[in-house]
Amino acid sequence: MSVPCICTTLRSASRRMIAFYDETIAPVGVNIAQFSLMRSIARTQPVTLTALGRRVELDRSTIGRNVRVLEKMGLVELGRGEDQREATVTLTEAGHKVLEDGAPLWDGAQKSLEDRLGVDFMRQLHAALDSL
Amino acid sequence: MSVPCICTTLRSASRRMIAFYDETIAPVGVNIAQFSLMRSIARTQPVTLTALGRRVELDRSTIGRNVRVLEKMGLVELGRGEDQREATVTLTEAGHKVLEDGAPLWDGAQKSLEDRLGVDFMRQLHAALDSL
DNA sequence: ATGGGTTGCGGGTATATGCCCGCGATACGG
DNA sequence: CCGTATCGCGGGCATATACCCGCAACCCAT
Repeated sequence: MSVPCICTTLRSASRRMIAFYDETIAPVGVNIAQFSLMRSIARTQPVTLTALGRRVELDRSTIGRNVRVLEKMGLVELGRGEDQREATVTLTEAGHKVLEDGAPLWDGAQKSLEDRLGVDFMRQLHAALDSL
Repeated sequence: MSVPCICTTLRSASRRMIAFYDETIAPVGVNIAQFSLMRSIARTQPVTLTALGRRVELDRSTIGRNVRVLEKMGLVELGRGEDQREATVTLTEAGHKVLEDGAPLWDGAQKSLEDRLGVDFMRQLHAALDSL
């Protein structure tokens, strides 16, 4: 047992971190997955489901479902692209507000982690995870 | 944006790693979450759902459902503890066989990662993730 | 223009995961 | 010994995620 299974460790750490960020971002009414997805949408809206999926490395069907939840919450709007097959997503006013209100909360979480772990450590960890 | 969001990075890395291990372990018919859970069961069987959940840091209800899937697959058996409230889990013969057959596959994945990333790096990453 | 290949989606199916509620079993104080 | 508090579960509800199938739209070469 030289090195414990990195996958198990990673899954576990991921669950803990998700719980932490979910709690942090909860006041604005979304979870971290939704908040993160909305940020991605904001960056290039309107964007098609497939394009979005490719960018965030999620299955297109996953994007479709997650986006529909956001739509039901009134945070995004779905439309059609020029290509009639394409479904496009755009943030609503409410969606933008969630991003604005959530930003400081997110920053707070980030800061709290940096204080606890150190910026250098965070950077290294980040780079390490990206290399996986 | 000094440090990118560690949570997003972590979730992403986790998904990639899960996909990698799922593929690796697939030949024995389970996914990495199931394999990992079965390993935990093997270590202290018979074990109650609550005890198992505490050990692997998963919600009890999650454990219950996941274990039921394993039961349907014939890999574990559910029973009652002395305390009539308790539900206990035990690996079946088939379950043990899956662990045996899967072990070399898992080791292979581990080895492949070590070759690519280096043992030291893996150890550090592991320690870092545990500290989160 | 037309038929075949490609692309984008929606829906079905399945697992993983968490929270909450209610029920039955157990433990404990009076 | 009984009533109350606690504990362990199952089931309901919701999200995240992946894969597969089939349909409709689009693109291209003949």
